[in-house]
Amino acid sequence: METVPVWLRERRTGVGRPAERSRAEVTAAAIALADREGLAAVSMRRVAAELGTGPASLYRYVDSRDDLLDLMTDEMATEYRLPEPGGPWLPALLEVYRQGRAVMLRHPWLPELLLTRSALGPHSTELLEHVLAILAAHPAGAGRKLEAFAVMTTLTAALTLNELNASSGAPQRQGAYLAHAIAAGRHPHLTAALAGGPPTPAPRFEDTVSRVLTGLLGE
Amino acid sequence: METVPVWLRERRTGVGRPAERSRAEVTAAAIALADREGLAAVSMRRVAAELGTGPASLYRYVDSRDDLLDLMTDEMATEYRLPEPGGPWLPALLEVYRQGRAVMLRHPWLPELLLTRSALGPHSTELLEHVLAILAAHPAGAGRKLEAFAVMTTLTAALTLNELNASSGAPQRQGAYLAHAIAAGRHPHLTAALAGGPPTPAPRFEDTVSRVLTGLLGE
DNA sequence: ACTCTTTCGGGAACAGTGTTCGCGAACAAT
DNA sequence: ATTGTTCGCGAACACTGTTCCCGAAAGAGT
Repeated sequence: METVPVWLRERRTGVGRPAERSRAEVTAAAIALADREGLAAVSMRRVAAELGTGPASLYRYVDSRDDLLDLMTDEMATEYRLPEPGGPWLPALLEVYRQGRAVMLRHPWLPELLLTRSALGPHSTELLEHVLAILAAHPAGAGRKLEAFAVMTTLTAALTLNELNASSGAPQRQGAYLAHAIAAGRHPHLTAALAGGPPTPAPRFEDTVSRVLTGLLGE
Repeated sequence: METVPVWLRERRTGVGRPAERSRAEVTAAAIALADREGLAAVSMRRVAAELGTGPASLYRYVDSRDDLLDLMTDEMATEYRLPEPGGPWLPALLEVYRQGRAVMLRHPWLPELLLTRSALGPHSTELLEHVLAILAAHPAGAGRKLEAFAVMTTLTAALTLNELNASSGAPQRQGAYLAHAIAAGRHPHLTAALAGGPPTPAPRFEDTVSRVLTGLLGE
């Protein structure tokens, strides 16, 4: 029962044969592979091949595939370019999540990882610290602020995942059954909602985010 | 490229040798197995063993494991016991997601499936119809209502998943690094937020949900 | 210069996975 | 009884994450 997260499991250096690669290198290779061929392609063998080594070598840098996924996720938090906290909190937080969406669009495998595992690494912690700084003057309690951070991460991932699914082949799969359900005629409200072809103007990302933010943190 | 969802791929009956089992039976076996041993235990071989057959037989009822997971997910929508729509929308929706959480606590494998795949089957569609009925008098556009449904499903799943992880061995994993980050001293706001031991009173599920709901749908 | 100790690299193997093939059996219709 | 069609499913294929283990490589101590 290993309860220590990856980031606290540093190897001691200076003794024995030096490593030919680094944890960062392995992470970068996995990210490149995921960007190119999707998360399903990130197997230990494929990542190893990416680095020109055998699969067993990766276990010198990472304890398991799950560890590697956590490292990939946390690494994404380095792509934010955030201005110094200051000014009203709402536009500042909006900028944070706008950038979050941009990162996820660049790395389409990210939302799934963010939604299914809840690993807080060093870089994600930096991001949390930044959000808390933005909210420093906000009167809400610490519990509500932490909750807002968690909910907004989830919300951003969920909205972006929807966007990504919509722009790939998925709508046929999803829409096919809905069309059938409407044709069957037993869903009056659904029929009414989808009357005008596609789901009618989908709300803009920033619009939804700022609505939920004001809901979570008040005014 | 098969874009037709499972639910529209019914087999024709009355010709040839009759099937010994049914799609519903296979789904039920998979659900029972997932309830008992978790989602990872739901392999084609284990499900087949549950039914006393060989793994290849399952492919008479289901095109792939993904199909089976979609069937399991949609089946969960039958566990809702919802009152007739009527009255103010907020408490009515709150009841929907309170029940959603209850279903997920009963079937701890559900959140992960809801978060990673977005399959709308017959029973989920019934639930969507119910939510739209609750919102029938609401002035928001159809796009916003549909988005609210998608977002709330995801959010409920994410929150419940967090709850489930927190009540198992996971909090150590998450808390361990946070403690380390605070000890390092470079995160003043984070340190302040976590000053009083645990994250201060964690907001209740219904509280969070109703805040997000009013954010999404106004009022 | 030599050993000692420690770590790294990675081939081979294990236990498992999803899925396909193909054949014999079982039924409905003719 | 024959034909058409479906079902059951053993066997096999190409993968997966992970562990074992051994030889190689480097620094430390003498």
